[in-house]
Amino acid sequence: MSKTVTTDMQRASQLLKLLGDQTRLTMMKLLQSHDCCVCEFVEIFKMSQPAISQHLRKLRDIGLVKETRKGKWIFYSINEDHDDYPFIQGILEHLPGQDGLVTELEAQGLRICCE
Amino acid sequence: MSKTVTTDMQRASQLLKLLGDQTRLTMMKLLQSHDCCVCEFVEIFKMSQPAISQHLRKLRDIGLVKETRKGKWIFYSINEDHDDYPFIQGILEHLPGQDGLVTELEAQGLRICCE
DNA sequence: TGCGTATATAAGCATATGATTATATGATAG
DNA sequence: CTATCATATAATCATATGCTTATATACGCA
Repeated sequence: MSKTVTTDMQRASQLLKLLGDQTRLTMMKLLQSHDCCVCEFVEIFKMSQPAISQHLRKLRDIGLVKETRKGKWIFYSINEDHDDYPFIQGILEHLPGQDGLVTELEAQGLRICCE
Repeated sequence: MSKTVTTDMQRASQLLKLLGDQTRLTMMKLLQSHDCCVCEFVEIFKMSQPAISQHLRKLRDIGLVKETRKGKWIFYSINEDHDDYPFIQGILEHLPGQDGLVTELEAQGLRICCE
């Protein structure tokens, strides 16, 4: 068993473990079509702000998402430059679209929009 | 958010969590090319027999693998009839082959072969 | 400058996970 | 029929995970 193969498997299982949480998985799927800020996620997942922050941190620590400040908000987006992005994308493609979550947010007038 | 979408995401994250363990992920990749019995896994992963059994149980409980008795041994194989097999397969395709593990086992004369 | 809002971090806690050891089951070979 | 080998399950334990509450940071704006 070569060292790099071990490393690759370790890396892959680490990525899969990150995606093996419904909140984070849904976040990633959502981010494929819409950048979102923290407070939007709080609304969407009906979860406390620190809980959301902590999920985002895990995704960010491993480089799957990146953050961009826009005015008062910090928007998160998918880091398509990640070495394993094709792998991630392959997984996300199999999942049902989560755009309904954003639509719902807009209907409530809670979508953050800053240009 | 429709109920089925939620269910699908829940199911997907559950599968990914299962694969988000290096031992189980490697088992699945291995099983794609070789059926293996419990004692082989014990050798390959240098792990206790109960530990291996428990990993296999998780994979079996969710239907990803199935077991077949052959003589004294119980061989595990991938359940290609699983509803989510295409999803799983898509993931495994991105991973480096683990055949070296079986080759190594054969070199040690530990490969179980029963016809 | 200082206040309010958005986000991050820290600490604590309950539950989940993965390993170990000990023991049970179950099929096979004598 | 019994002893043995392969595997499964149970009990236990240490660590990991994900949430909560409390607090810190950092930017935007009056």
